[in-house]
Amino acid sequence: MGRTPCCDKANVKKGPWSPEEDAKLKDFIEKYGTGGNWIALPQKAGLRRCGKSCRLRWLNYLRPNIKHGDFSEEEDRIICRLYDQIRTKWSVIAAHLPGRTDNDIKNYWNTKLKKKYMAAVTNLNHINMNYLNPPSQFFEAPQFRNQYNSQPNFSLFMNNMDTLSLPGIPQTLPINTSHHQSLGHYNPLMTESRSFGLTSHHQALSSGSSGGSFMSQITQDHNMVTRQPQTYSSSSNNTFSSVMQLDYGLMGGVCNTNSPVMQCYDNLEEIKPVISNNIMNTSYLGLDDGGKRNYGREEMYYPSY
DNA sequence: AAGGCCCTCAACCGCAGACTT
DNA sequence: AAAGTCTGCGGTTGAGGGCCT
Repeated sequence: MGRTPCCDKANVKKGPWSPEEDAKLKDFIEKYGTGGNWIALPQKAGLRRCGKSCRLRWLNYLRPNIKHGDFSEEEDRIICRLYDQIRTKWSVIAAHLPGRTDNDIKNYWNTKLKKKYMAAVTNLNHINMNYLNPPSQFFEAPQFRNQYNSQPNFSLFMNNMDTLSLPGIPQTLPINTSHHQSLGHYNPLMTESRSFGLTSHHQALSSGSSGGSFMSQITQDHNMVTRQPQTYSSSSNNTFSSVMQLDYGLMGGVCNTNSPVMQCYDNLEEIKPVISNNIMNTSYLGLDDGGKRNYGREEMYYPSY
């Protein structure tokens, strides 16, 4: 037994809408509204269309304040960030972009943005692999044992937003707190960007620092950490660069230094060797307790994805 | 010029859940 | 409570246009 059809398929027109049909639908809805019943609407409006088709045409094309055409970089960022958090909930994503429809965003994602996003994830995964598998002598490094007295405070900073395709950075991160070292549902892009900035270990290991450390928040909250960029030194919003700035600010706080060094790079290729070659020479560990804690490799937290 | 291929995007389809009877 | 109906959503399709050979 199948579903009752919503309309008489045989007497219903399909395919692209003509300007006349558009005008009829628009006029009718502007005069009488939808009446809360799309199924009955086409007959009342004198249209040989399925109610669902009318609804879609109105919502995606005819209703006022619909924005068509190119998406801005800011919109790209918002879409990527939300996709990162909620995946294909297009209607929810559309609610964050005034004038854009879920259909528009979905099409845009599937045809263009997805490629940029995937490229960014692939690149950053590569970097992450280098970073998260440091050479064994890394753990014997003097600054690991006593980094408090040797803190170059070297932070990596990415200038060129295009190179990274601008995946957005979420402000709210779901965190698995059962093992604070293992961020089971940690947001991949967030993780990558943090690792990229050589700060995730830094922050993970900073639990003994004064109250504002990221790790303290992780362990205090039940399962969510809400990041508030403005708390730190970020001047712009949730862009990649602002997170770097944020982490940089946090690092300064944790390490209690007045003049951390920020190194700038313009592209991804340039920065990859820096991460893998200089990993020994940076104070990315950021042990705020002067290395008194015996942090081992297993105590670092690793993103899982 | 013609055919093939690819991309874009409007529109459709079917499902799930909400709502109504 | 159950069955029927409607709405909203995400996935998919296919027409049309542009580009390439």
